[in-house]
Amino acid sequence: MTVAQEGFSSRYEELLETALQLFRQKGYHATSMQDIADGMGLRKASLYHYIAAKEDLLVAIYRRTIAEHTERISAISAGPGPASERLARAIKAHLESIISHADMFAVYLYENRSLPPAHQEAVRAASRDYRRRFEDIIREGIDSGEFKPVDPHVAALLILGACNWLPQWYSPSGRMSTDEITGLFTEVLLRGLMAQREGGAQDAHRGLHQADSGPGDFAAGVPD
Amino acid sequence: MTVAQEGFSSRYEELLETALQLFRQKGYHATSMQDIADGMGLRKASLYHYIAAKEDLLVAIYRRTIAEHTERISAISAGPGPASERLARAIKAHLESIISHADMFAVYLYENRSLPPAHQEAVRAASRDYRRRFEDIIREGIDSGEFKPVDPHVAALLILGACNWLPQWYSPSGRMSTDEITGLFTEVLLRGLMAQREGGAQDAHRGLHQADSGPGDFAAGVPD
Amino acid sequence: MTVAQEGFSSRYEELLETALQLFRQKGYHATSMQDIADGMGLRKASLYHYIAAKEDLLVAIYRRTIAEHTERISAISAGPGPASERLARAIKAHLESIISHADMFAVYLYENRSLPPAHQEAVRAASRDYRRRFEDIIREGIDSGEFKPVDPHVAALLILGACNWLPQWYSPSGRMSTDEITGLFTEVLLRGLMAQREGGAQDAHRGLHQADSGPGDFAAGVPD
Amino acid sequence: MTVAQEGFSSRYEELLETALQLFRQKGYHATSMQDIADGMGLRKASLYHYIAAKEDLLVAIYRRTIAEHTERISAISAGPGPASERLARAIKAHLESIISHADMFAVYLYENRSLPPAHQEAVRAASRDYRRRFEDIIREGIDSGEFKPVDPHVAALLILGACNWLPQWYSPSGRMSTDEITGLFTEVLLRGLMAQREGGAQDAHRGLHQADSGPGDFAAGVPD
DNA sequence: AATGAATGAGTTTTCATTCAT
DNA sequence: GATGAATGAAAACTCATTCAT
Repeated sequence: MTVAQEGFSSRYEELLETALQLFRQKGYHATSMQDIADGMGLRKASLYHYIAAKEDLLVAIYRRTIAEHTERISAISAGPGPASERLARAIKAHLESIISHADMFAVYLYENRSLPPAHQEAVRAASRDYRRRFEDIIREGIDSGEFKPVDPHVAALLILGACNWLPQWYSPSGRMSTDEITGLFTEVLLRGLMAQREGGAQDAHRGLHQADSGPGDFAAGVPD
Repeated sequence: MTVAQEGFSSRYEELLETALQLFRQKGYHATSMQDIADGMGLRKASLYHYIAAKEDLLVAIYRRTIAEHTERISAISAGPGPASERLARAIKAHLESIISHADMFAVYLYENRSLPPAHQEAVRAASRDYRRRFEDIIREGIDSGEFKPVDPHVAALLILGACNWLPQWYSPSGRMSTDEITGLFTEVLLRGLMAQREGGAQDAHRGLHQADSGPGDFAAGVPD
Repeated sequence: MTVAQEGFSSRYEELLETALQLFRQKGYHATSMQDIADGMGLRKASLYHYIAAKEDLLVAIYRRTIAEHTERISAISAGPGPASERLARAIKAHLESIISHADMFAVYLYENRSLPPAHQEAVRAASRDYRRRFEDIIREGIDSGEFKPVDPHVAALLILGACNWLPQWYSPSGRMSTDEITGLFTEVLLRGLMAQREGGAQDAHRGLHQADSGPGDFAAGVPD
Repeated sequence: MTVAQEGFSSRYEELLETALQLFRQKGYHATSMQDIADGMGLRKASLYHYIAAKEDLLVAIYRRTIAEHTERISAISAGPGPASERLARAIKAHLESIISHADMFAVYLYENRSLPPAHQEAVRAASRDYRRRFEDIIREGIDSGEFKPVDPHVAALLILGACNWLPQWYSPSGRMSTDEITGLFTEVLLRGLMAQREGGAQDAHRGLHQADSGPGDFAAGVPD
């Protein structure tokens, strides 16, 4: 029995974190167990005290990414308020997840192929569910007249694509703050969907900032 | 001397195409020379008649992707017309490139890390230039009052991210046509940037469809 | 595709022979691919030009052992003559197989556990069939009154056990000739089964030596 | 100092028993210390409280097998009675040892190569001595005219081989009882050696069954 | 007595690459 | 042009063993 199942052991956490960073930097296949061992100051063989196989590391990373983000978006999607507000919240939550767990998301988004086939489908399913929350909100916004009639599936993919590209360029030491980035994204994407009225996206965005203070309002999840 | 440099030999083209498809499907590191040889009905050793090393294949793919798409966007960016129209054209051109060369773009977008370091900087530079065309258009649109004042850098990344996500989900056998997808994208993204006026993004989009017929209007390039 | 399937390539034969000797000397698990490579004057990696995995070597050895010996005993069992003569012939054929392919049989008899599970059953089945030929002869000998009434199954196991122990002690440079050994074995084992009559086992043994000259009389197989 | 030398500690006995079963099932090399620890509900490291090295387990098994069986056969060989009776007793004793300590014998018979070289010679010597008891009886039987003149060495190997094959097929849940098996073996093997006279092997066998009840008659030893 | 952690040495296997034919 | 053979380097993984606690 490895320690992995219990999820404890700070050494195991350290292993996961080291693997995460290396997988993000170099990619899963380009990262050797030796690299990881070097990164921890251990010998290769010692890693197998904590895991049974290299792929366990990737699976654990996916499992955590899903576990930590799946519920949030569902809560927002099923929550109260007009669709435009909920979409703004969902985008903001999604971006905040990506920004605060940049390595995790980068690996999640770009290493699917490296997962053992048995897990790939589960991950695809989680991503599908996640995306459907966005589709649902968009569909409801169209029905309520808030949004222009667009294909909700493609619109959701447009939004998620824009957000999921962040790991490719975002740097915490960058010129813009997290809030500025999420502000710009929600504003542009919301306005892009809104049916032309007086206030437009600006209102949804403002509404968001108010709702923001309420606890439990945010639940981010797993992208696609 | 391999044939690679000369760029001739249909066998070499076949090799590149096979590698491209496999790199896209399985990733560069997960694709072995044996896989490629199998895909061509040749033996491993025979591949070295056409290339000197596996990485040459990846380099060639990047070189072509850049060569085939860099000029188009420059032409659009430097071309005539209001910024909103040019941006619509640029988005459409970019999406069409991605859709018509899906494998190429997927590899371009997701295998940068696998390139020999010497080439990585060149590719990043090409991507930067490409993105700057979008930034330039956006900046001009802001100056002309067509677009809301947003950070042009982040706005360009939002747009390119939305587009560059396509390889993750687009399928030629999908429900929507290329035109429907590019239509939705340009419409939503344009409207998202537009300053609130009478017609809004819709006009720019209509303008696009007229300009569409003119030849030479399009110059697509390399995304970031 | 390895060369293994085709069964040709003298290098492959050499590999199989080297593996056979080492497996016999040290056992399958105690023999490393390095040992085999050393034995051939090759490097480890080169072995994989001929096989896909170490276990392929063991499987090939089993396959050959079965192929080379299965039919002979069947022919003797189904052949003409009284049971006592056929049993003498079968014992002699079996011993000659063991002696002339000592390494092969030693591995066959003692490395079953090391086979991939998928093959173990097939080998057990072949051994079972082989043993049944002996049981059949014994049963017929009992029915004809040649042999004492003994359990044919256990009697066959007694005979095969006595023979299969040869790889543990037989040496071609030993004091006794092959004929002396096979003579002693057939004589003792036959007489042990024979119902008490005038001539006893001696006759069957004499008969054997006559039949011995006829071609095609011998078909040895796979022991249990 | 481990407990091993003292031979005490029920935990040590348990360890030896667990190792014995696993070595028999999977072979020495295919059994890991982890397997043994699992079998005992201990952790790997704990095993080293009882032994200093894995090979100690094998050595201990050999030591015990020899200790428990060596004297019996010597006693029978040097005991009173005609050679045919003593041989019958020796075969019966040997078979009973094998049947009642099946795991022990299977390991003893088939893992010699896995012993540290220093012990191999000692084991071979013990086996040689053991076999010589059989040879002695046979030689005496020939000299007394009870047995046909056969090579005593090969005849002993025939007998021991037949018996030593038992671990390959004997199952306590089998169709035949221990007595039926030992009966068949002694009967067939004895008769095989006997010079043709009135009663033949049957008598020796009957004699055996009477002697059987006397205690101390049996001294089994170590096979070859 | 037991064990978590660590490791050196070795295992099988993979793979890009070379080269004589 | 094509390829069979060979290989250096490195990959993931195994395993018996040690040792501080």
